[in-house]
Amino acid sequence: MASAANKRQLKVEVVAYKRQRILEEGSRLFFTRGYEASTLDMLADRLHVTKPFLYSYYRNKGEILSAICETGIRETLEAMEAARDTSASPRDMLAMMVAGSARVVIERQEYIVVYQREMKNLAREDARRILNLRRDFDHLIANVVEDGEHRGQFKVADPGLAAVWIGGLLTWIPNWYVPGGSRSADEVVDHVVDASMRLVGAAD
Amino acid sequence: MASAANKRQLKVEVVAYKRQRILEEGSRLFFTRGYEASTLDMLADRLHVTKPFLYSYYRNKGEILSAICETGIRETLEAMEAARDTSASPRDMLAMMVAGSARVVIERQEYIVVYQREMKNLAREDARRILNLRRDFDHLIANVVEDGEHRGQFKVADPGLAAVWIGGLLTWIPNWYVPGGSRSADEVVDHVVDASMRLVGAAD
DNA sequence: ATAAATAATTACTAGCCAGTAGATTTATAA
DNA sequence: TTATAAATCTACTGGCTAGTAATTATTTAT
Repeated sequence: MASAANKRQLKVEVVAYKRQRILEEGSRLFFTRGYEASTLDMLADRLHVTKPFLYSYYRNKGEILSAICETGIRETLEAMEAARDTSASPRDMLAMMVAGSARVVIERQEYIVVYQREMKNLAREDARRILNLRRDFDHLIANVVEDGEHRGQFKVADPGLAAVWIGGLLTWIPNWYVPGGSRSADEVVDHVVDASMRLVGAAD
Repeated sequence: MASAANKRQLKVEVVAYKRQRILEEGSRLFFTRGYEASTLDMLADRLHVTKPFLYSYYRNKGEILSAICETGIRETLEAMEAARDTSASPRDMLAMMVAGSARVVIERQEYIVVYQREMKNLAREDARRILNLRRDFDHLIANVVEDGEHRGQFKVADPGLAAVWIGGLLTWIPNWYVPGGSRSADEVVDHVVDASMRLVGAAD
C-alpha cells in the first residue's frame, strides 16, 4: 500500500504534469491563433477544464506565455550545452551543436515560433530572463566559431556575426519546414549543418 | 491661379500622403507594441487626429495591417526585380539582389518585422495575396541560384533551399541590427552579401 | 464514517476597444 | 456672400475577455 510520502510524491508529479499539459496545449493554441487572439477559455476548453483551473497553476496569462518561451529557448540551449561538454574538435562540435538544436527546433516548432513571435508580450522581468538565455545561446556558438577560427578550421571575419547568422538559420526553420512534407526531419538537420559549415568557411 | 484640374490632382496627392502617414506611424506603433496591443486611438493620437479619421482612409484595422505588410514585402521585391532586370552574371546579380533587398530591410525595419510577426492576423484573402509576393521573392532568388549553379558559378545541392536560407538571413537582420549601433548599414549589407555567397558556394 | 483540506466549477464583473451615427467644422463653387 | 459638399470630430455602444468570489465536488486523514 502507498505510504503517505509516496502519495505526496505522486501529487507533486501530477501537478507538474498538469502544468506541462497546459504549456503543450497553450503553445499549440498560441502558435496557430497568436497569443493575444487566444483566450484562456479556449485553452481551458482544449484541456477539458475551466478557466479558473488554469489560474490555480499559473498566476495569469502572461506567466503561461513566459513558461512557453522559456521552455523553447532552454531546451535548445541544453542541446547545445550537451555538445559543448564534449571533447570534439571545433568543427565537429559546431556540427553537433547545430544538429542538436535543429532537432529541438523541429520537435518544438510551436514553442520556438511562439517564443520568437510573442516575446514582446512578456513582462519586463520575464523578457530579461529569457533574453539572457538567448545570449548564452549566441555565446555558445560564438565561442566554438572563434575557437575553430584560431585553430584554422574555420575562416570567418567576425565570429560573433557568424554566430548570429547560424542562430538565424535555426530560428528560420519553422518558417518553411512542414512536418510530414517532402523533406524529412533528418534531411533538414543535415542541410542546416551544411549551411552552418559554409557560413563559417569550414573546409570541405 | 490653380485650375480646377490642378486642385483635383493636388487633392489626390494629399489623400495618398495621408494614407502613407497612417502606415508610417502604424508600422512604428505595431512594431513596438504589437498589432493587437495597439489601439486605433493610440495611432490616431500619434497623428494628432481622431479614430474616425482613420476609418475614412482605411476600411478597418486589418486593412492598415495588410497595407503595412504589403509595403514591406513589395519594396524588397522591387529591389530584387531591379537587380534581375540587369545583364549581370548570376554571381553579380545575386550580390546585387541581396544588397538591394538588405538595404530595404534595414530602411524599413518596422515594416518587415510587422510583416513577419503579424501575418497571422491578416484576413484570409490579404494573407494569400501577400504570401504570393513572398513566393515571387523566393523564386527570384531560386532562379538566380539555379542559373549560377548551371553555369558553374555556384555549388549547391538544392537551389530552392539555398534561396530559403538567403531569405532567412535577410529577414533575420532586424533581430540583431541596431540602427546607430556599432555596425553601419553598409557593413551589414556587405556581411549579408558575403554570407549569401558562402551559402551558395560561390568561389572566392 | 466523517471532518478537514484540496481541487475544480459556476457565475459573475470591470474595463477595454473596434467600429459607427450624427453633429460640426472647413473647403469649394456659384 | 451663400449654398453645397467634403473632411473631421464628439459621443456613444456592443461585444468580448482577463481575472475573481463564492460554491460545489472530491480527496485525504482520523
